[in-house]
Amino acid sequence: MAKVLKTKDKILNAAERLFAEQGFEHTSLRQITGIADVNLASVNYHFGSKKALIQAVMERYHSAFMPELDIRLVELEAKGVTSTEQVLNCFIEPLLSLQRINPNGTSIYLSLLGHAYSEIQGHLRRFTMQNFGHVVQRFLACVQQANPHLTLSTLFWRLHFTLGATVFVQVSGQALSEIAEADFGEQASAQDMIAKLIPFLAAGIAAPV
Amino acid sequence: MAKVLKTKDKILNAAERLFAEQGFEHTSLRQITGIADVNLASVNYHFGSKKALIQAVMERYHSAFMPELDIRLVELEAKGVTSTEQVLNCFIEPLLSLQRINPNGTSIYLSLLGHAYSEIQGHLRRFTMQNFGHVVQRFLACVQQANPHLTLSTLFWRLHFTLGATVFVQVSGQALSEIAEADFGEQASAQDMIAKLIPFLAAGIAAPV
DNA sequence: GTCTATAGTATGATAGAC
DNA sequence: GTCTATCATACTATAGAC
Repeated sequence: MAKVLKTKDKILNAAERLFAEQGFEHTSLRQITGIADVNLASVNYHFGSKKALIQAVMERYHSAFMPELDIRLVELEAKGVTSTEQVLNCFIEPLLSLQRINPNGTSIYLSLLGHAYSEIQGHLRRFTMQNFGHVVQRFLACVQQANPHLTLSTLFWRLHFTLGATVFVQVSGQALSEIAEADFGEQASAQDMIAKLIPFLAAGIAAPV
Repeated sequence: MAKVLKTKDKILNAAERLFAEQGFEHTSLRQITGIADVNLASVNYHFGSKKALIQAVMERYHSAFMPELDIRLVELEAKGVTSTEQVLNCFIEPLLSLQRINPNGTSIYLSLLGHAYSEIQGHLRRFTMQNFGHVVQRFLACVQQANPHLTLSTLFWRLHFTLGATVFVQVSGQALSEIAEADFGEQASAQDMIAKLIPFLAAGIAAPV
């Protein structure tokens, strides 16, 4: 039975795809409603404004991802953290579970995160930190437990390098995947990408200063 | 003696700053000419179009950076590459020398690179590869010499993680620097940032698969 | 809830006087 | 080379009929 989507969901689906591909500012309501096949005015009817739509899109992913991640970090904390890779592995399942929202959910979410940081979307950073700041803190604590030789400042920067490497590859992902496919005959699924990333990131985070 | 800048240079200086801070699409000609204190029409008179202005801004940095990097890579190739860190060190001086163009030259250039990748600026990627593809190739060859245990495909991805970590931190740099300063009382100059990056990146690139 | 029509604003680009 | 004035186009948002 083919599910008939409500207007609100059609808008969300179209918006998350376009936001991930093009960024927030660079995606117009006309594009979104065009692809969603709904009327232009319906975005404002259902969400109030473009800014509110952006937050609704992020919210749907955040609220699926963050609690899942938190559960795994709490478990890990309880049994004791011994390696950086252990911490990063906590991300795998929560990230892959986003494919239940959308077949490209994983890479959409990471792209959205990238755009949220690099565009002038201060409100998004604040929004994230207010709602899920405690998960970020727990993550930081775990990494520090795995790397007692590193100062908090060094960790802070390395975790942002980590975020950067991850989201950049997603944001510029289409172009990169095309090159990779042409040069190495490789398909790069979200799962493959994560598998490639983790050894790189774990080694980088734990590197001697 | 205070140098009086020509209109063309005033435009370039204002444009590179705004492009680095906000991205290309998100910066208007009115902003640029407002800050440069020149007439709106002068951009089109001197450069022809906004697209041509973008390329002129990139060109000024590319042509200062790429040949410098190439010289160092050629030297290194000649005496034989033994470590990843050696290769990355080749970037330091060329990057820092960009501060002769502009006191913030290093971080402006890296930000521009980030925006060039993540915005839909296909023409910029092509432009770069056409003019400086051989430098990129030489860099890849050096890294491979330092890491004979890695396949070309693995290297390809890790070098993009590297680029991502680097440009992301620059693009979202202002926000991060503010947080870092608040939390650790640290100033993060371009030179400091590079010093923090290199151990992270070298360990990540050379990590076991 | 959904539509049309349009207000109000910002953009890149250009014609033409000086 | 530099200016004013303006065109054509795109955008978000909203009022009001159905």
